[in-house]
Amino acid sequence: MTASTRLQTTATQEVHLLGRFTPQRAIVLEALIEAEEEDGFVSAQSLHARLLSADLPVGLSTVYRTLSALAEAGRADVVRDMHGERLFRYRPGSDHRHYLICTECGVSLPLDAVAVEKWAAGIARTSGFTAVRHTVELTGICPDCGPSAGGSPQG
Amino acid sequence: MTASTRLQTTATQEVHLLGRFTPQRAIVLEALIEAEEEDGFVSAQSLHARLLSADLPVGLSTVYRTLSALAEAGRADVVRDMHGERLFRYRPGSDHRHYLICTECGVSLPLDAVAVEKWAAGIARTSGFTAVRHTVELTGICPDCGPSAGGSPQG
DNA sequence: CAAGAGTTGGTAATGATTGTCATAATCTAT
DNA sequence: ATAGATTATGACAATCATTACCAACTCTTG
Ligand SMILES: [Mn+2]
Ligand SMILES: [Mn+2]
Ligand SMILES: [Zn+2]
Ligand SMILES: [Zn+2]
Repeated sequence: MTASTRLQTTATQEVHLLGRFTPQRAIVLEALIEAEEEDGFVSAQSLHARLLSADLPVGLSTVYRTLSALAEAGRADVVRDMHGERLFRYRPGSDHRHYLICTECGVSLPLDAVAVEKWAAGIARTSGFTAVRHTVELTGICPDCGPSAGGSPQG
Repeated sequence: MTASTRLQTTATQEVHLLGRFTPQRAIVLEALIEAEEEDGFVSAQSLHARLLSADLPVGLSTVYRTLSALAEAGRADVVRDMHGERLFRYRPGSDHRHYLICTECGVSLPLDAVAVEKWAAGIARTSGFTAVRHTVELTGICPDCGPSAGGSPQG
């Protein structure tokens, strides 16, 4: 079983969470899973462009719809980059995660955010608000992109 | 000394942090301070509209420039609403703050986020990343907008 | 096959934000 | 105060992600 086949299998299974199975949804989900392993977060626009250049012409509308549905179903994390553009990342598990993202290269590091979850839960309990949700994102410059790593890291 | 005069005094002093003093910058800063006391966060668009209807026709470009400069100078907090629009809030102090914002009416509640600050500082220290910054926003439905306070609670 | 519900994708519309640049205002040095 | 250098303003156009629209298409069911 090739890596490509394994991806397709995963995608085929999970697409049903969004309703009817369609080739387009499978393609988008596959691409999102691939992107997670390679680049971390991806935008709808860049994912669409990637599909076009891979001769998998899925409509931009469908890419947006599928990614939004995945996020809605809790199968993708969503963050906003410095320009307000929405970035998506496939999430295998069921709990949401928080990330430290390099503003230079986009590499993302999943964080242990137990402390934040507890803090947010406490706020939700004591504030009087209901349906409390939270957005927690860390950004910075990763070691590879940092000052002491300019141009050629180890040569 | 009227409340209006007090606002103008504050604005006049702080405008200098942005460079040259101009009437437009003072107007925008005043409006931002007023908005903080009334509505909490405001968008550049709504602030601009408010100025127009108050016969203080400051250009939209200038509103954007001034609010961005204030945020850059650390005199305003910035969050993104559900649609990605940027919302600004004047910040008297020098430390940034985090808020719990009602998605229905927009009322905002400043939070004690010491736990989050420590957590974020720990990540910054142990991750290898530099220039680490964080975004932490809580959203929910405030007591006034909640289920037991809706249009006709008991009916 | 026929009807109905769901899906796609091209295109147009939306709407916030930014770029441009001629004009106007502010600051500084005389 | 005045001239000149510097900076700011604002009308307008451009950008660009996202959404709305809708006719054509694909299943499923009977
Ligand atoms: Mn969380
Ligand atoms: Mn903080
Ligand atoms: Zn990096
Ligand atoms: Zn409310």
